[in-house]
Order: sequence, then structure tokens, then C-alpha cells
Amino acid sequence: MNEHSFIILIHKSPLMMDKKTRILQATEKLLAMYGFHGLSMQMVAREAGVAAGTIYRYFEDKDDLLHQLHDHILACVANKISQNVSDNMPLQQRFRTMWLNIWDMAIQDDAPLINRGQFDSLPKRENQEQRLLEKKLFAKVDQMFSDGKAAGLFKPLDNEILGTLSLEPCICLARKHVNGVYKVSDEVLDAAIEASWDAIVQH
Amino acid sequence: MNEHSFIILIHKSPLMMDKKTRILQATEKLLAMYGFHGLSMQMVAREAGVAAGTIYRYFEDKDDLLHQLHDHILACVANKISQNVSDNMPLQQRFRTMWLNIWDMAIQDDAPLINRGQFDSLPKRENQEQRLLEKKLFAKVDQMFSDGKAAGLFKPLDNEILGTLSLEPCICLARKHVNGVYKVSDEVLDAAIEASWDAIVQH
Amino acid sequence: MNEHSFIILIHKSPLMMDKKTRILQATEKLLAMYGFHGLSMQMVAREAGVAAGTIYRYFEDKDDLLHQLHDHILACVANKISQNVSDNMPLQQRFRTMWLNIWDMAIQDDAPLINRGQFDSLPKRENQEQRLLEKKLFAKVDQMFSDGKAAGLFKPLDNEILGTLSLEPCICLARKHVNGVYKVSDEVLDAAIEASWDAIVQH
Amino acid sequence: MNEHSFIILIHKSPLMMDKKTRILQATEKLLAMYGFHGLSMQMVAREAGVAAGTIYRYFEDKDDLLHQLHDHILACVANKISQNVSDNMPLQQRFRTMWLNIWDMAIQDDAPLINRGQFDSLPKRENQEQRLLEKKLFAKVDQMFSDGKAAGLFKPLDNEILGTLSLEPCICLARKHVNGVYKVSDEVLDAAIEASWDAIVQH
DNA sequence: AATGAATGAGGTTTCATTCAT
DNA sequence: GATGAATGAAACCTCATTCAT
Repeated sequence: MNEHSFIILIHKSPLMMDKKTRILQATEKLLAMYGFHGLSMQMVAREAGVAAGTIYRYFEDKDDLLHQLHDHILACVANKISQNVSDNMPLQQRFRTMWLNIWDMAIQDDAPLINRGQFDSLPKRENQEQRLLEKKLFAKVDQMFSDGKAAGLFKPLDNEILGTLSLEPCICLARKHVNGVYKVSDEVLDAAIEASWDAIVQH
Repeated sequence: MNEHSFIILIHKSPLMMDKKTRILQATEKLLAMYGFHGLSMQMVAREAGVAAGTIYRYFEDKDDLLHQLHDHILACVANKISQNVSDNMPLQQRFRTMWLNIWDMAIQDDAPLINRGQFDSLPKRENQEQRLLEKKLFAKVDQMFSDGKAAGLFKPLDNEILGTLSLEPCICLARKHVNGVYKVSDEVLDAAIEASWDAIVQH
Repeated sequence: MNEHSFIILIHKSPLMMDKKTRILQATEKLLAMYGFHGLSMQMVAREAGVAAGTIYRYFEDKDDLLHQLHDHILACVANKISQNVSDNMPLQQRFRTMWLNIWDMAIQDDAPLINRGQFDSLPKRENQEQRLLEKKLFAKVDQMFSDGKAAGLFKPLDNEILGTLSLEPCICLARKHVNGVYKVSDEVLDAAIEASWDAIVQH
Repeated sequence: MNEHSFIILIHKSPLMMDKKTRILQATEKLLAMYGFHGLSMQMVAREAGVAAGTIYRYFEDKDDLLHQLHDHILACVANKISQNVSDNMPLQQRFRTMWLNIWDMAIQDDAPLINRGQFDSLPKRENQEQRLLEKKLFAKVDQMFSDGKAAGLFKPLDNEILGTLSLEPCICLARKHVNGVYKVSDEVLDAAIEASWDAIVQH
């Protein structure tokens, strides 16, 4: 660092971050409203309140936008699921809390994607790295299943399987609830949680 | 017939099915191979061995083609699920048979759509009429749940809920199996069937 | 060929050929008028009197269009150069005829491209095959140079070099003439032909 | 300076030329590498190490940049051609020196534009003023032709014509040499110079 | 003077649909 | 009924240019 050197300060201002977020949110909303087809970059731009070209400052191309949206949502989901869950709570309480966290998320309008079945058809990079990231995101869920098996309470199956048996039904149910296929009352909800629990505990 | 003319020979083999079926099968295959984006009417036409315009003799437009494909597949699925199931078989055997019917279908390659998660993103007409049709298609499933409740064996929940709790996990699991996310061994498969059963029976 | 076979006749009608030709001609004209930049597919379509999408029935993409135009023009040029030239005419008459053929072509509006220097910047496929094709197209020119060398009249240089020394100046001159850089009178034209001749004959 | 800030260090080396020159050089390089199509202002900015907007301090618009580049290169060319040429050298030596100066320039890599045929497709302002400027730049060439005619050695044609007949073939040849169409040996080079000389001297 | 994020018109290309044959 | 060439709207994406900082 001599007399010819100088310094440039770059402020990644909240406003700039705002733009990328706005684009992601616009994409999520439109994807939920019109599905995968009716999603054009022009629409995203209009909804986000930016010019079409601006999207390409933040995302390589349409595919990149969707990939990043996938990751973004996944992170949100993982975060939401783990809310109010700590590893020293009783197992059944942890299970119930997470189950209801998923339910709430799918019911509310915050995460409009999770509930329309569009989420799964988002392009994902199916590689080892991605798998590890997901595992880390859903650590709390993982921990619960592991603890349950260690206590001899859950069936001796891989966590992946336990999740599929007990938490996926929650999402399926929520989807039907939101789509109006079937309205789920509070009593039925409690029964569904119990049934999900029954699926994975030893009898 | 001048110097600009030339000749193409086409063998109309007895194997050529009727055009509508060929179009539907071509669509299913291409949808499984290239997903929703990579599906163009010209591709369907080429794969089906018909002219692009011919598709419009049998289907109103692209949406109609996809709707009809949805119904077509749904009928196949319902038919497959009910195979080797009669209403006087023991409940658990009925359940196990249907569960495995779903699994087999999702694992094999003759119903390429069901297993890639593309099926759910097909456009569906979500109306009363459609709901009734589905109910009729899945009558055997319905009957099993009703019988189980009448016998006091199943939880007193609507059939819709019982299905979501015990059969949807099968589809989710199959999807993961096919996508390579998780390879399901025979022992795990048996355990999963038992767990699905545990979810809906009274304890 | 059994009872299941049938025949389809395809007429490559003159009208259809017309469309491809019209697109090529439109491209040539616009390229001469507006240069390489101001050439958009929309403009070509409008000038050719077809829809934008129609171009893509006949040409893979823009590059293919330009490639094919290059070949098309090259063939025209080769044909024009060889007009009224036969291998048993005296050498100097053959040379003069070809030189003037080039000149006429560059001066007239038939081949608007050759004279604006746009021609050379058209994308060409620089491969062996292409080189051979060109050699065949310009066979008459080749023959003249070979005959001249056999007669001990021309310098013992490769035909490629002889062409560059005696015919390229014609094109350069014509370009300047058309661009208005320098107006070439008939006497000067004669002198230029003689000078080109002097460049390649032995002294 | 909060958690969103970070720092970049830039060493302003003494080698950094003034910005306008850097922009011109960047343009020349990119034009040679990617041709006319692949040249965007953002690329030029990146290559020159300036911001996109900065270009517009020195050049009206893209066209102006290209115009000025044209003039810039033309001046370089004129300068190079005249190297080691003085008006009291024998005519043939002057001619040979200039011919070889052109050849060297086209063969080497420091004037990347002249040799790829991109140069001619640069936009030029074809007006009287421009013509006069060029005449002044190429004064040495002009002088040689005038002297040759005064001595009764050259044909009595305008200098413009003499140049086209004897020096343009050099450029054409060099282009073919560089493009790999035809590899020119030293003997052929000498022969080509002699042939160019033959084209303009009286016989 | 310099920056570079933002713009949005315009580029190439695709594709659902029509219609003369 | 069947064809497939033609259409042209609309898709994705680029890039010359501006302007607040």
C-alpha cells in the first residue's frame, strides 16, 4: 500500500438489497397466483416495480432466479419450522410444535408457494452439496427424530423416512385445506397430529 | 409431378393406434422427459406422428389437451390402485395391496408422469363435478376406509383425511425413491406400510 | 409395399422456393443499405413480406441466414465472372472479359453487396470443404491463370497470388468508384486493366 | 461504515494511461477479438478499467467512439507506412519499404484491427474534410507516386489509382496470410512486391 | 470528473394456433 | 379428416445511454 494506492468504500445499502428481495417476493407471489407458465420476466419486473433489465443485475437468467427463489423459500421454511422449538422440550411437544408450524405456514399467506404444490416443481440443483445444506437447515427436525429413536420411542427408521411418514401428510392436508378440497376443523387437526404421531411411534 | 416432386413411403402398420390415443401418449412421454416447459405442440405432433393441425381436431387447445391427459392418467391410476382388491378381502390385506399398487405404479416406467412430480402441476379443473368423478374412480379406496371405521378399527375421521394420512406418504416416498433422494429397501418398505397403517388405526 | 403402404407426394413448389429467395434478397438489400448493424430479423421479414417466424422455417438462425447468403452471393459472383468466357479464347481477352465482368457487377445494383465492402465481413465457414467449393466455382479463373503460366506468359506464382495481384484491385477500384471516393473514367478503366495485366505477366 | 460495508484496494499504477487512450485501445482489442457484434459499451468499460458512464465524457456516443477509433488507427497506419522512408531515397527502395511496412503491420499483432478485415467496416465519415486529412496523412505515399510519374517511370495515372493497383494487393494478401487462407513464403513475398511494381511502371 | 445501477426499447427466437390445400 | 406452412404475439435477454451520488 504505497502512495499510488487508494481506497474505495462500497456500501451494500439496504435499498439495494431491497431490490433483490422485491424481485424474489414478486416472483413468489406471481408463481403462486399464475403458476409456472404464467410467469414472465416482464410480469416479475412490473410486480417488483423495476425495469425488466434490472432483474438481470441480480440474477443470471430466469433459471437462476428460480433456483435462488427455491433456496430462499427453503431457508424461510426451515426457519419457520424450528420456531419455538428447543432440544430440551419433551418429544411430543416438539413434534406438535413443528407440525403446527408447518400447518400455520401453509395456511397463512406469508409463504404463498408452499401451499400450492408449485414449490416442488421449482428447479432444484440436486447435488450432494445441496443435500447437506438442507440437512443443516432442518437440524431441529433431525434432532427430534434422533432423540425419539434413542429413547426407544420412535420406530428404528431413518429420519428421512420418519419425516415422510409424519410431516409430509401435514403439507398434503394443508394443501387440500387451502385449495378448498377439504376444510379441516380444529378437532380434525388435533386428530391428524395424533395420527401422524402414531405413524412413527412404536406400538 | 415435375422435377421438383419427390416421394415418401409410409407404412401404415396395424400397430398405429387411433390418433387421439397416440397424441395423449406422446404428451405424457414428452411431459415426463422434458417437463412442463419443454412441451410444445409441434413436439407432440412429431412424437405422435401427426400434423400439428391434427391435434386441434381432437383437443380444443393446449389446455384442453393437458386437462384430458390429467383425466386420462387419473383413470389409469384409479384402475391400477384397485387391482387385485375385492371388498370381501380382510382390511389389512386390502390396505397393503392398494399401498403396494400405488408404490409399483410410481416405481415402474409405464406411468411416467406419476413419479416425477409433474403430475400434480398439470392443470386441473377444481370443481364439484370433478370431485365426484374422482370419488367414483377411487370407490374401492373409499369402501376400505368406510369398512374399517364401521369395524371400529380405524379412527373416526373422514375418508379424505384417512387417505391423506396413510396413502399420500406412499407417493411422497416413491417420489424420493425414484428421484434418488433416498433408496428404499424392502424392509423399509414393509415398515413404511406398517407405519401408514398405524397412522389410521385406533390404539 | 403391401396393402398398408401408401404414398405421399411432396411438391417443392416454385412459390415456396420463392419465399426463401425473397428472404435472401431482402437480407442482401438491407445489408447493403444499412450495414451489418442495422440488420434485424424483423426488418428482413418486413422487407421480404413474410412474418418474422417464417424466416426460421428456412434458416436455422440469423447466423445461418448470413452463411447461406454468403454462399448464395458467392455462387452469383462466380457465375457472373465466367460469363462470355470460354477456355479457347485468347488469354488477354479472357482476362479482360473477366475483369470487366467483375467491374460491371460491382458497378450495377444487381449485387448490392459486393461493392460496399460488407461482403467480406459476412460470416464464412472457413474449412477445407468450403475452400474446395470456391475453387470449383471459380474454375474458369483458375484455368486462365494455369494456361497463362503454361504458355510462359504469366509469372510462375500460385493462382491464388495471381488473382490477388490482378483481380482484387478491380474490386477495390470499383468500391471507391461506387462510394464516390474516385470517379473512374473509361480511359482510366482501360489503363487499370492494362496495369493489372502488367502485374502478372513476365517482363 | 456498518456491517454491509467492505473494502476494495486498487493500486493506481503509473502504467495507467490517460482514460481516453485506454478506452480506444480497449475498443480496438475487443473489436479484433469479438468483431463488430460482440462489442458492447460495458465490455469496453470493463476492459479499459473505467465505469460505463465515463466513456460518455470522452465520446459523444458509440458511433463517435468508433469514428474516433477509425481516425486514431488511420493515423497510426499512416505513421507506420512512412517509417524509414525519406523523399530522397531511390523510388524503388521507397516503394519496397512502404510495401513491406504495410505487410509488417498487417502481419504483426500490435495493430490487431488492420489485419482482420474489421477495419474497413468501421463507420467512416465520407466527406471532403476527411479526404483531405487522409491525403495529408499519406503524404509520403503521394510524394512517391508523384515523383515516379515526374521521372516518367510510372504510368500517368492519378495517385489514387496507382495506390489501388500496387498497395491494396499487399493488404489483400496479408489478410489471406493471416487468415490462413494462403501462407506466403519469403520468395513469394518478393515476387508480389515486384508484381505490384510492374503494375504501375511503364513497360 | 467519475461512477455504475437502472432503464426500457429493441434484439432474436419460440410456439400456439389457423387455414388453404 | 388431415396436413404443415405461415403467422405474429410474446417470450427471454442485451445493451446504449442516463443520472443521482
